[in-house]
Amino acid sequence: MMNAPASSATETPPDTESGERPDRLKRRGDFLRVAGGRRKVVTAGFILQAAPNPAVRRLSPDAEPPVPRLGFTCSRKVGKAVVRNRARRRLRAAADAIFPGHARPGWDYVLIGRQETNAQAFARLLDDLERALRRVVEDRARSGGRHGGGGGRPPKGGGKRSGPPRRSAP
RNA sequence: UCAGAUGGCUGGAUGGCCGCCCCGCCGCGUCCCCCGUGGACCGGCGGGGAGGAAAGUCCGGGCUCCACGGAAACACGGUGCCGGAUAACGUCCGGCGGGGGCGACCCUAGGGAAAGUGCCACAGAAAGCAAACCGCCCGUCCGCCGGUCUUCGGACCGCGCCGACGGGUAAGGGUGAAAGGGUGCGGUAAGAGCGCACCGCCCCCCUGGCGACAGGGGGGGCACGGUAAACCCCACCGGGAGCAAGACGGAGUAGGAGCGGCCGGCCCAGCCCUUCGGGGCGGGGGCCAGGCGUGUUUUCGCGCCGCCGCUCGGGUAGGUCGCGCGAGGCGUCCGGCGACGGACGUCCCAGAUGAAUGGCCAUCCAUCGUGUCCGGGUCCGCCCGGACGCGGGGACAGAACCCGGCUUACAGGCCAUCUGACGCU
RNA sequence: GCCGCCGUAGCUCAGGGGUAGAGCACACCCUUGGUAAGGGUGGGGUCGGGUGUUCAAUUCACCCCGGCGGCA
Repeated sequence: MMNAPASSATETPPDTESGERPDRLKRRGDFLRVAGGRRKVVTAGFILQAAPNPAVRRLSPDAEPPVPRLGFTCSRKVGKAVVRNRARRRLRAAADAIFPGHARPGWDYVLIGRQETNAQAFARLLDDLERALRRVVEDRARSGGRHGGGGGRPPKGGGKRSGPPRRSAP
């Protein structure tokens, strides 16, 4: 369990919390650890899990926390290979737009594709992901009631908002 | 024009914003070291980036490791008309036989049932080797009926009837998927290839063809039912595993350790005890035996190895290579009916590994639904064509070592050749 | 990547060429004051789908679909 790749990426960008693209989780063990963290938010288009990066504890307290890390999972329940790949790509595109600026450094995230992922409007995925990133790391003192799914608008009815990509890289 | 057959091609286009993977070049850029024509990162520029099925994993190969000495026999699996193509094939091409269609054309697991075994339910007399039920016919006998004669006891006669026995027969009845060649005429006591004609079958010969086979002639009254995608026989083919193969380097608490129980022999190292005679322990090593593996067995060769239980500990799709010049793509010409082969020229064209090749949007195009208008037709139900508006809407599907096939999925579009029907000239 | 097994009534399963069956469940009847148990009667099947072999296919062959499992 070397933490060399994480540390090498941290020192290059001097700025912290926003950062750029998160590192990818690729080991099965990482996925199991994040799933075991019991922090998850369910939305219509995806499930978001989160857990603190265990490498943080080995660093000195005043060191820079590593950039957030992210992994994707689409099981066979989502569909055949074409459907799974498309679901993962849409989630990755959404994460590229939302994670810089909203993901917390020193945390690991896992995005799980669902059968409804490809049916959701992309703008809805962006909104849900931004809200889920806030909720997944907040204190779990309150009971795990239903998330704010009361909006309940049919995904097709989304207005034709022009200009969804509003991120601009500095 | 309509209907159809076959073969082939294609598998949305353009643009905008933001991204991904690989390769190459560049940089007063940052870092690392065994200081260089080095490596990693960052930035810029340029190039490339899913399919006809990438799928199912049903076959055939390349490649890699194991067994590689072999073999023989036995198994097991596969293939199965003939000739060719090919690296090879269960694939493809060209033919043959059989079946279907008016035709273009399509389908065809198509060796052997007189080597043997099994099965053929129900029905039926009988389901395989010849027989036999009901019938039909002949003969004998008993009885009845009718007739003739009579010495009244009976005798004789009958396309006559019933029954029994002996014999002939397989046409008819009926069952079945299938019943001992079929149809017709003759023939007969009744019948029957019993005889004859045609068709079918078997055997022999001739001709053509490399061959499957085809054509012709002669002979035989005809004997051999089906099933081999039942066992089987014959011929041919097949060593096993698979890139998670395999190779390299690194780390390492790994290649196991401990305890207990059990199991062959001999020898040696070693350890312990010793009264110096010796005794005990002894998978640490060797030999034999034994076990396991090499598909099975045998001769023989090779490799590996104590067994069981409990406890403890670690690893198990981490890195690099394999991994992209190949039975390669494209074009022209030549040979071949064709599959395909040859020559020349030209091109370098995906290499990911929680897995890149994309996300979002706009316009156009193919196309579908619906509405309005115009033109034409009308059997007044509507139909055809065009324009415009609105809405829907991109088929099947994602490389995972690589090729050749097969199979399966697929919105639509295009091209070529051919067939049939109708109309016109 | 390679390999194997399964699919039959609502559920669990037999049947391996000729009539599709068992147990539980379901419906009705008997029994009981009533229920359960018990007894009796009955309904319910494209045998996962297709093509073929055969006189005849749930069974045999091939191709698909779905599910489960194993190895490295």
